[in-house]
Amino acid sequence: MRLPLKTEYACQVLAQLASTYASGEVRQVEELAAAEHLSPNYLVQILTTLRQAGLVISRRGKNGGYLLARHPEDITLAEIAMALEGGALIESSPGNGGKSAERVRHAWVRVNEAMLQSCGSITLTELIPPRQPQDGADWVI
Amino acid sequence: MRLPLKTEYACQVLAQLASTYASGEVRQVEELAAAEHLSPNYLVQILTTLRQAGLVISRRGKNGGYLLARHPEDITLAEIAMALEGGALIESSPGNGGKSAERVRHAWVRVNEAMLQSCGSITLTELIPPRQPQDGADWVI
DNA sequence: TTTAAAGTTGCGTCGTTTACTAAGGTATTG
DNA sequence: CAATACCTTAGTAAACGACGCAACTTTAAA
Repeated sequence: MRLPLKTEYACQVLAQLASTYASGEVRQVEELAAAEHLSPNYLVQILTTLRQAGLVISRRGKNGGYLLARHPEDITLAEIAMALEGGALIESSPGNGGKSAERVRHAWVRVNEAMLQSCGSITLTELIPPRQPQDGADWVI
Repeated sequence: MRLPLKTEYACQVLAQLASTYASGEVRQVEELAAAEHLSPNYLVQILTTLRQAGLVISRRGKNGGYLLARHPEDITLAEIAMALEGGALIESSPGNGGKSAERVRHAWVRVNEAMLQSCGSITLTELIPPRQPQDGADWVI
């Protein structure tokens, strides 16, 4: 089971937004894309999904951009993954009518619940990147 | 993240084998496939993988078939899933070099470990289908 | 009020993976 | 040696994922 790239990217960009949450300033797509090595056009689609899920807020027009909708401590991996993929984290198939199908299905539903719990205990604050040493500053002698 | 059908089928066929583990008798592909509504040719591929992983034992030739390699209590969902998909249950991508990529990756590795633990606590005995009321017997008056 | 920066939306496409079929090969038994 | 049942590999069609592009809307600033 590969973790979808989209979900991973979503975590990355949310980590970026979390790192500047305190300032209250918006971040623009171009800058976010550059920081996380993503295509701006693709990142927009991810941000749209996150906005519809209520995890980020957007401002349109000139000087627009994105910012986190809540405190980083209140956003978990579970919420992020559920926003990107609908329904469940681990989704088992409709079932093929086999004699053991129903039992197997139920077992994986339990696994999904366990996973929801563990993903629900990891928050965005744990993903905030270490502060860069004066990123764009030219203090060099 | 959809659970691969292959993994689900593997659980189903192993549940079948578990239900007759006590008898020590082998089960043939045709019968197993019929019980779980699968294509025999496809099921063989799954069983081959399970054999290579040491979860089932096969006997070739006439009166051949498959049987569980260990007691059902000693086979977990974690082993089954790991046998089908290599490496990890939740596999995150190589990383794209973004500023938060490494941290995000590490978080999902932790999720994978938690999931391994929960999958490791569900054994085949929980998947054994309820005993059929005299399946093929014609005791009717 | 004009203009340009920025988000919004939907479609298209290309490559990979998945699920499955088919056919020929190999081992075991009577 | 013939029948039976497992073994292996190649091939394929459909679905999915990961984007790219282009036209549209909103809004701040000049």
